[in-house]
Amino acid sequence: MDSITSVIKSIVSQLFGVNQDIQLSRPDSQFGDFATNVAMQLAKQLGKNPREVADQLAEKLRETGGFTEVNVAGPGFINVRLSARGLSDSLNSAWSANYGENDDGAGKTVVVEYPSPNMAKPYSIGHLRPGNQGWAVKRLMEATGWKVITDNHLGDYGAPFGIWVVGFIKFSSDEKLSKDGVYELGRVYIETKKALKDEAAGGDTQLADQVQQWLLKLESGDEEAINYSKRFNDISLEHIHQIMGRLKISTDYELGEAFFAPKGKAAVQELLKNGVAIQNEDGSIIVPLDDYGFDVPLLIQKSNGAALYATTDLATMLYREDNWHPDRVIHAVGAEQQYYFTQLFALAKKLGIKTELIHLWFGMIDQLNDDGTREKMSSRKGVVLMEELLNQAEAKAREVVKDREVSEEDIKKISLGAIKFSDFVSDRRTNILFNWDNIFALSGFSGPYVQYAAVRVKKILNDNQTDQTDISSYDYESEKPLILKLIDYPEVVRLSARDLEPHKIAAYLYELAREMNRYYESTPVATGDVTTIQKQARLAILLKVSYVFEHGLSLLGIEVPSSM
RNA sequence: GGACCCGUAGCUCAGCUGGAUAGAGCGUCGGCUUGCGGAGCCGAAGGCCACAGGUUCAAAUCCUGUCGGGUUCACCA
Repeated sequence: MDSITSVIKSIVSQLFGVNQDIQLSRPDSQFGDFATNVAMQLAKQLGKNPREVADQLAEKLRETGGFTEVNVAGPGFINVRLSARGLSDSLNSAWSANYGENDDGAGKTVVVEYPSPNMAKPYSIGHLRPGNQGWAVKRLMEATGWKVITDNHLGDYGAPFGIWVVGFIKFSSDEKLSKDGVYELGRVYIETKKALKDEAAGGDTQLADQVQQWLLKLESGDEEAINYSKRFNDISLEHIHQIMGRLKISTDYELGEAFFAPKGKAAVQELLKNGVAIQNEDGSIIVPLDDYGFDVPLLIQKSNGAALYATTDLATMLYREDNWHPDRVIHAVGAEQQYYFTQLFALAKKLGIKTELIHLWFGMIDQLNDDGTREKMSSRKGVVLMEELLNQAEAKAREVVKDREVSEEDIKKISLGAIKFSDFVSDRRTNILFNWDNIFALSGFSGPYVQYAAVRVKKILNDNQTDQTDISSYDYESEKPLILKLIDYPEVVRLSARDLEPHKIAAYLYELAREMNRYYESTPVATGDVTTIQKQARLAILLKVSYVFEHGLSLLGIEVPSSM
């Protein structure tokens, strides 16, 4: 592609004496293999008709050779075609053991934070997107040469602990806890929150006071409080690890809010000393942000002296700066916290932090109401739990493959492929509508569709040996659409990483799978009366297709099953 | 009221650093038996791209406004 643009560029300069950057696009196949709109861009400054400019350029392009066809169409597009064999040659010369990857981020460090679940409740579908998209972004950063550090910013601090203890004593028992584990903790949490709300409505504070007492006890090192904390946290953390294991995601660090709370309080004192922060009469501490366009200051310590999000996040930023020296920090956190993050990033600027801070936000997961309107899924309305989602997906995959011999491991890969891919169908900012059919889609624009194409290719490659046959005379006409797609891959990875938009990878893989399935239906590779040259040349292309399937899916955290 | 996001086919969504006839999936209707696995392939129907202006040779895409929807706005995490 670079050679095409440079040819056009030199002709433009030769013909019109203009130095113009050339943009190549991939038009509909009826027009050509590559297209440029340079004639239309030039027409104005040259004072000429775009078609006329295009015709002149096209004539020169035909003379230079190398193209099997050059035509001018529409308002002044120049379309070119290349021979399939020529395309195959350029694919071969671009090919490498890590085809698709680049070193755009060489020498730079990025911290990616995900999925950061709240420990108080069982892992719910609310953390599906931060986990999926965070993981994909980590993979994209790796594929573009960044040094990546991942951190699970656990929600393990604050009121939930007090609520747990009060609720456990009031509503639960050792028996129930050992039986239902984290689900009992979640139930206790929700029930106690409700009790607190009812109490507050009645003007009472008895329960709320107890919650605060337990929090103070924990902070002062009370043995009973510490035992409760350890017991509850162990149960919750084990659950989180189990779910993340099933999702096949992990992080390098798990530095939660509890780790940062004391550091945060110390940092707040520093900000008070150097005048960045102000203490109100009630004891609360704020950082005014009106110089950054916010009418609301950022509260960094409560009036009772307790830490809150901003306190721990302040410490988190400072800790990462001191220990990891990142060039970029990516927080994979839902859209609800957009306003907060703009405040937090303003605080960072105020502190002189130069690191590029990114809030990788996601649209909500909606549910359909009975009246047909959409509403954000909430624990109030009954949230879907991750464990249930995974179990259901596996049950569905198992049902589909029941007449075939498919391993339990492959069933897991298929169900996970379905769940994860469904999150990459739309842009990460789009609100997605949850329904059981979409999330388990096994056909159409879905993970299993791509996996199926990949499995077909792998099967052919496993059943047939490549050898040293001279395939230089093969024309690659049947493979041309596949080759063009393969040539696109590195650019897709680059753009997807640049914009932190993994869904572009998913769209690409779907298109590749569609081309592959068409090819599969139309062109025999190793069956019927194919010649040795045909067979070997085709196997060579399939080897590349197979690599891109594996590689691209791995960027999305999806694996290719061995059979399905 | 402020900030941010969204409005594209019956439904769910792509496309938005401006370019050709606006694309997919699901659903609907109609085809594909002698081939490497039919979770597949081929085809049809289905659109004032919310509305109104503006910029431009060219607008779903950029700008302004209107209408409709969502999220959020200091002692919750």
